[in-house]
Amino acid sequence: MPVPLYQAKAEFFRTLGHPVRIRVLELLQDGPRPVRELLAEIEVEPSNLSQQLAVLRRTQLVTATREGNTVVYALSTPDVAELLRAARRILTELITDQGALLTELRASGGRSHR
Amino acid sequence: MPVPLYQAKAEFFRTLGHPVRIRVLELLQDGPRPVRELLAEIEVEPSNLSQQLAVLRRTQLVTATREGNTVVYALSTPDVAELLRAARRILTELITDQGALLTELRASGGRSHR
DNA sequence: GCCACGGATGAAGATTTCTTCAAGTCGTCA
DNA sequence: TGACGACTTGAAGAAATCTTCATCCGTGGC
Repeated sequence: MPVPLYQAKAEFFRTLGHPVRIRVLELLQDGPRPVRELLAEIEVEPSNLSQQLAVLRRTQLVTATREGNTVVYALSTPDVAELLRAARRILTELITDQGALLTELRASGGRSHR
Repeated sequence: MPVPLYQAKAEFFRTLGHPVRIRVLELLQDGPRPVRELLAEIEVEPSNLSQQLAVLRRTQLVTATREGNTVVYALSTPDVAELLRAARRILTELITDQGALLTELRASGGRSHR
């Protein structure tokens, strides 16, 4: 292992670690979109969205191309969509597990714990 | 969409966004391990490792069980390993793309850009 | 009981990341 | 050319995360 590989991975995940950026990536799963549309669907000020788009651009997760008046964003590779799907799977599993645990605890009479 | 789903996803990725935590998860891919071993492989102070382990525990990515003298950690679900693999694929692709772009730029005579 | 060892926890200062605001660029239309 | 719309950028204060240090808990040996 060369060395700062864990660093790179951590940075990668951190760029995914923001609600607005996640939303953008999910919207882009269905195809390229102009900023204007992203802005319409995500409740955030234009400059803030722009900042987050800049982060995604820096890490090469998306590409931006100017088309006349507007700027269109797209996923740079379909793998990104796949990663999001994998994450969604884990997340739902973790959440349902939690839920199951919760109901189990309740079923067992709600004895206190911790 | 209920609402704070993007929030949850973002938090999930953020917990992956730390070199030590990534290393821990990767080490646990090969099976459960006592803290002592993790400590031997990751260069970090005990209390710091403990902090990061606490983060992973809170998000249910790992489980800890005491075995006599030591504490053993394990992935809470094999899906975590799968996610890491997916991430690794994307990451290597992004990096090789970058590399390809770079060599292409060099081959084209190193004309300045931007 | 007492002490040492393996870890966990709490708190505080240092860093990093977010949000927001003001100003700037680039294309279009008149 | 000038003005406007669509974004982007830079900077600064606010907020979250990291690292580290001191302290604490549980287990086993003496």
